[in-house]
Amino acid sequence: MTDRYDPQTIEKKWQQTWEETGLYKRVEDPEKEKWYFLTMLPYPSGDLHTGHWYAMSPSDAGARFARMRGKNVWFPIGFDAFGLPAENAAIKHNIHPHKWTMSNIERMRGQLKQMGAMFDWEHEAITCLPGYYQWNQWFFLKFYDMGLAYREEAPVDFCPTCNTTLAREQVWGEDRRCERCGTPVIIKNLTQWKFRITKYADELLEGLEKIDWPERVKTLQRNWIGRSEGVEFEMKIQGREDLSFRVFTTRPDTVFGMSFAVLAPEHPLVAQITTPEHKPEVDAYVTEVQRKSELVRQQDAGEKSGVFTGAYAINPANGQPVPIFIAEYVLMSYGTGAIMAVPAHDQRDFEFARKYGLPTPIVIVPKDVWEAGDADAWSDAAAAALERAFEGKEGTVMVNSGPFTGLAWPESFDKMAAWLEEHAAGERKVNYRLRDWLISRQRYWGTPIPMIHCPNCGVVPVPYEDLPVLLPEDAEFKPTGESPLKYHEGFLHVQCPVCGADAHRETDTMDTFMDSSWYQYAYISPYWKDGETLSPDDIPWDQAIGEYWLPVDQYTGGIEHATMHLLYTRFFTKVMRDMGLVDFDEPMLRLFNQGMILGEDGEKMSKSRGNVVNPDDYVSKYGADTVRAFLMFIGPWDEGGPWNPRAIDGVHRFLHRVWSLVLDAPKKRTEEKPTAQQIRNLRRATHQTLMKVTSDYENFKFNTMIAALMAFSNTLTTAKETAVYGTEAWQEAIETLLLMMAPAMPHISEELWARLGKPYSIHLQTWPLADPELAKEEEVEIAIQVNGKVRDRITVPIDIDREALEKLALASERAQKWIGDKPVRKVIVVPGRLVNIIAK
RNA sequence: GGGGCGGUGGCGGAAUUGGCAGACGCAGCGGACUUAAAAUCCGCCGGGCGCAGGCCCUUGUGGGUUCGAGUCCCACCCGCCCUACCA
Repeated sequence: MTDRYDPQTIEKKWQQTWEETGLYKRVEDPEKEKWYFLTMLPYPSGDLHTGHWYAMSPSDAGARFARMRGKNVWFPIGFDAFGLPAENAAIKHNIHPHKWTMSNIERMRGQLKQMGAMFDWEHEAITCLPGYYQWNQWFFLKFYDMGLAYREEAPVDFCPTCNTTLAREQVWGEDRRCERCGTPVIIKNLTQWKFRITKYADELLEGLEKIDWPERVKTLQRNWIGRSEGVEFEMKIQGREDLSFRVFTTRPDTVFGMSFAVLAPEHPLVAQITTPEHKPEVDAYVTEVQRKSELVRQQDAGEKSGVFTGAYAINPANGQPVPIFIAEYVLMSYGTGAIMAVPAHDQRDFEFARKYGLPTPIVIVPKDVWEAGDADAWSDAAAAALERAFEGKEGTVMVNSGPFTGLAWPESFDKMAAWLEEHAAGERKVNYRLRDWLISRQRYWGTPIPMIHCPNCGVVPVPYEDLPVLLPEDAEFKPTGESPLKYHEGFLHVQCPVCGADAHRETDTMDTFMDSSWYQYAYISPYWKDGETLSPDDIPWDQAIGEYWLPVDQYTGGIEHATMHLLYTRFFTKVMRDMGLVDFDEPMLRLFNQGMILGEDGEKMSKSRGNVVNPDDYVSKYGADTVRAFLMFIGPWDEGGPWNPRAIDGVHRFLHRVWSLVLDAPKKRTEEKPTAQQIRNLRRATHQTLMKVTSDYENFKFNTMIAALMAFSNTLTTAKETAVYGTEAWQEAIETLLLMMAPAMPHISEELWARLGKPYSIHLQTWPLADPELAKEEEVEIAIQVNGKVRDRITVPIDIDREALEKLALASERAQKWIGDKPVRKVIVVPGRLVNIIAK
């Protein structure tokens, strides 16, 4: 009897050895295929939680597998260290955000090391250090120089709890809550810094075709970008030759169905066109809408409201005047802030028309209705009887549309668009739902925006050579949550770099998504040029090393960043390409989204539910290998699933069994010699498992990979008590088992490898090659069906021909019993699977 | 309202993509070892009928295609996620 499996001892020992021997040291080896494997960097909240383990330990297995397959793998790590929790801790516990963050990192680094991952700690990056964030500022200035950073006053989302503005991507849910704290956001009119991400909207859309990302993420991004093609054209105001407004529509084919027009309440024309008798009503409505948006914005989406301005616009298609309304449902921020309303073919317009008694003329019908020639279907009576808008496009035909009547989609769109271009100052236009990225935050714990406000020169950028603009350490945190930068005299006062006048610094800091937008580049040379003078011609990392490793080959992380981080980093890379820093278009070639690990109750882990699982408890009880393997075994990695405190015992038992399988002598000694058949069977099991496990690792199907290893070790446990024990085939089986376990369970496999007297380290071994010939079965069991029901099973040689198989099947006594005297009409033979005899 | 994902034993989940449903594990039951328990090992383990050979039913529900459907098509029910006056 050897000693028992004791994970605590061996895990610690090997982690130390790996570190001492530099096993995961990054090397730029031009002979090997490089593989930049990246997992999303953690926020240093204080403790590594189960979600981190669930995201990172399978990633590590994937990275280790790639390495054993001969790739030169780099698997870096860092900390997303700016952000609000640090500042909240400062206010609450009177501890400086820097101190709080760094001690959390210290703690989490230790926990991460317990995971036994192949992280390259030599290139760790912490985003809150000046050596890191000076480059955020450098990028900001470059963006400013390129016209991609600008300042604008506009209504923006503001979280009253976090006391800061938010990007649109950070406002979540139908009730529009803050992504961080869940407080409903309010709208404020503020002057804020933005990045012109919309300039890249088309490219962000097209680039999705080129990358191997989950369809789900691509769809989310496509919808978020929200490209829509349409026509913008001019509407003249009746009796006011000097005034007009423009509308955007995706349905120019419905223009004859316009029965009114709507301006957003904030539309600049409202004041000018409103007639005196309607002014009180219009003013009241405008103030009401404004006030409403300053309060908590409720979802009063359903009920349409609006008021008549007293003015009329001319429908350019037919010269008819239509009343102009203002209504909340038309947004100033999309399109032109004005629409043509076609109630018969747009549900929102329809609801408005019914409420205010406006006509709903039908101008589009399905093709078959048109071909039936039943004009009653688009009569006034039919229009009056409509219950909802008909919004179909494909297979529709224009009716009641003057000379255009009878045109079918998509010709109807094209002809009307061309006509509007010619007669109504129209132009084909593409609109996007995507808005520019609001980057200003009214917080302390972030990268200072490197701008200066001068009474003479206006807004002036900090010169590159003056970077970084350091966050002052002696900040005073107010319980009101206001940024200490606003009151920090030393930080605030500065001389204008242009005219030398007394000026003051921008006190807003950057959105922390700025940090993670380029961290995969920062890892190459963390804190590059820290303490040196920067210039616009710099490259933010060691270019030679970057050329070797970039771009990221495999990225893993949660799907919650689909329209935030994952969109921003793609945008950043495209800008960096335009800056000449990189020569590719997409930052991450492959992406895998793991699912979410849930509490025992199947719900999201949360303190309030009390279902939080602390991984440290399990690591100290079972060891990291068990926790890793259990998380992989739980189910498909992209689906996540509930933690099961008892199922982990099963995985732990498996590791104990492997331990004893490899090290303990068989229970009974046999003197017999193994038969050739026994050897073949053993080798078959080995190579079959190897094929299965290899393809499972390749596809991140860790759950079935572990299952296959368990099945294999069960087979070996049985085989051990036979004469094959100790043979070459047995050695091959055991070694292959350990090699297959190595990426997922790195410690126990290393320990057993060493105890077998094999050279250090198992993680430097190449992945064994499966021999499909050895894996091949000699015999298969074939199901014999009569009329689709299994009635017998026979075992036949694998390479039996169809005729022979058919003959054997028909000869089956049990099958014959079911066939009886019914004539056999057909026999379907599926080699290696079944024979189906149809007798009726 | 729109979009996406999913529904398989008591539970987590398998199923070469149209070919023997339930791999692997958990829980449960029975047995061995033990004074006893834990640990470990062996056996059984979707439901129903039968002494048994065996038979029938079963992948949310209903229909369809097919020799054959968990898998494909249509309709519906349920759950989760995202999104929402985007013209």
